[in-house]
Amino acid sequence: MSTQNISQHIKVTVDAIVFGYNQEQGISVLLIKRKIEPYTLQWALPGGFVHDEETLEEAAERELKEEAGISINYLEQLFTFGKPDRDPRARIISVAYFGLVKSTDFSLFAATDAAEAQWFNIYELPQLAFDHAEILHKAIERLRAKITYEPIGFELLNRKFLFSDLEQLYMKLLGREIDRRNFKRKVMSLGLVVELNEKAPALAAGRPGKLYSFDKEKYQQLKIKGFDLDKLI
Amino acid sequence: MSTQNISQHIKVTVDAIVFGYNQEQGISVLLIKRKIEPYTLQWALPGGFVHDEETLEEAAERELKEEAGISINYLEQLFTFGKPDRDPRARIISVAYFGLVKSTDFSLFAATDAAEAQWFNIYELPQLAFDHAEILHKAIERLRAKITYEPIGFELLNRKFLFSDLEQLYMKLLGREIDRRNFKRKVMSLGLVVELNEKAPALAAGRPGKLYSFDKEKYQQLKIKGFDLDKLI
DNA sequence: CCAAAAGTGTTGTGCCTACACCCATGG
DNA sequence: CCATGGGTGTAGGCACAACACTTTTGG
Repeated sequence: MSTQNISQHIKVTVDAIVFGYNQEQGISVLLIKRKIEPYTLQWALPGGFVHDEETLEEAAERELKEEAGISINYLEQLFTFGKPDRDPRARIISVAYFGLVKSTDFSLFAATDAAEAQWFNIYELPQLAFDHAEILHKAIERLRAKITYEPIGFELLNRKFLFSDLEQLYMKLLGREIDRRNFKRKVMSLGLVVELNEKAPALAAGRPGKLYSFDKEKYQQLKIKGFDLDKLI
Repeated sequence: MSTQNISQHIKVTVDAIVFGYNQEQGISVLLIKRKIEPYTLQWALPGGFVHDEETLEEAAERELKEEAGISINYLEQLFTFGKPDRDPRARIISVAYFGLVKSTDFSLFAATDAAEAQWFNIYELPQLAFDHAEILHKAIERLRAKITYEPIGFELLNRKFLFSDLEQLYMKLLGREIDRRNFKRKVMSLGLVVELNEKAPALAAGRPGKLYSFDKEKYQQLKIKGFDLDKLI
C-alpha cells in the first residue's frame, strides 16, 4: 500500500439481501421503504453506514435488526459495489451481504410495521433505489448457483418438511421441472436429510406425505470441511 | 439504508493479488516491500487508497502500475476485508482484487527496481504486513477452486505452450498427480485448446512436443455466456 | 544405445437420466 | 369413486478413472 495520508471522502455502507421462502409466496426478498432522502418512499435493500467499531458483518446484522426487526445468524459476503456515482449524495461504497431465513420467520416478521419492511417475490420486484436492482440481481445469481452445489434448504425450510417442499423450492429457484425420483435419490444419498417417523397432516386431497428433516450435525460437518459434492441438480 | 449523516472515520483501500506462473518458479504471487510506516520493510500485497473519482477496480489497476509497473487487463473482485483492527493506523477496509498474468510478463517486470517488488512462490512466502497473509490465503483457495471449473491456463501460460506445460501448471496448483491421457482428452474436448503445426525446440533430452495454443474466440464466447462445464479435473 | 519426455486407446464401472404405475387419503 | 398428491425401480448411455507401451529426440 502506498500510504501518504490521502484525504479521502468515501463512506462505507453495508446492504443485506435476505431471501426467505414459503409455500404461498415462493422465494422472496426482504425490502424496506425508505423514509429519508434520497429515493424517499422507494423500496430498497435494508442497510446503512458501518459504525467505526463494528465489523462489516456486524453492521449488516445490526441494520437488519433495526430496519426490519429480524435476526440472522449467518450472513455471507456477496460483493462490494463501488462505482463513484452509485449514490447521489457522495462517494459511498457498499459491501453487500447475503442471507437466508426459514419460512417460519415470516409470521414473526409480520408483527412489525408492515408499511416499512416487506417481502417481495423475486420475480415481482418493485423499482429499487440506488443500484439495488443490480445488487439484487447478483444475489439471485449467487443463490441460484449455490443451490446446485449446496443443500440450501436447511436455511429456507421449516425444521420438518415434506419432500415435496424441497422439490418445489428447487423447482421455483431453478425455474424448471426436476425429476422427483432422481432428485430424491440424490438428496438422500448425501445423508443430510433424514426421514422421520411422522406423517404430515393431510392439508388437501391426496396422500399425506412423510416428514423429513435435515441432519444438522452432518450438515455442519460437511460445511466445515468444505464438501465438494458433485452438482446436486 | 438508514441515512442520518453519520460522521464515519473509515478509509477504503484496494489490494491486488496477482498470480503468475513459469516453469522454474512455479506459481508465484507479486509482493512489494513497504517503504513507509507501518510495517516498514515488510512484504505486502500491492495496493493503496482508493481515489475519490475512480472505481475500485481502477484503483487496483492504478496501484499495480504505480507500485509494480505491471498492467493487468482483467481483475476479479475477491473479498472485502473489514475487521476494525486490521490496520493499526485507523479503521481501513480493503477490497481485494485478484488477477492472473502470463509468464512472459515476468521478464518485463524484472526491469523495474527489484528491491521493491518481487515474485514469491506461493509455497514459500515471507511474513506479510497487516492481514495480508489471510487475504492471500483466501486468494489461493479461490485460484485452486477456479482451476477446476475454468480453463485458467489462458492467462497464465505463454501464447504457445506444450501440453506438458498445462499439465504441470495444473499439477503444481492442485498439488497432486493427474493422468496425462485423461487430462488431455478432457481439455481437448472443450475445444478451447488447438494444436499448432509447429514443434517446440527440444530443450533437453526427450522427444520434443508439439505446440498448442488457446482459441481466444471460443474462450471469450464461453466466458461471456457463463459456461458451466463439468469439473475439469 | 540409453535416458528422457511426448504421444496415444481401450475397457470397466458407476452415475446420471429418462421414464410410468400404484398407494393413501379427503371430499 | 374420483381427484389429488406421495411414493417407488429399472434399464441404457455416457463420462470418468485406471491402466502401459511406443516414438522421437539428445547425449
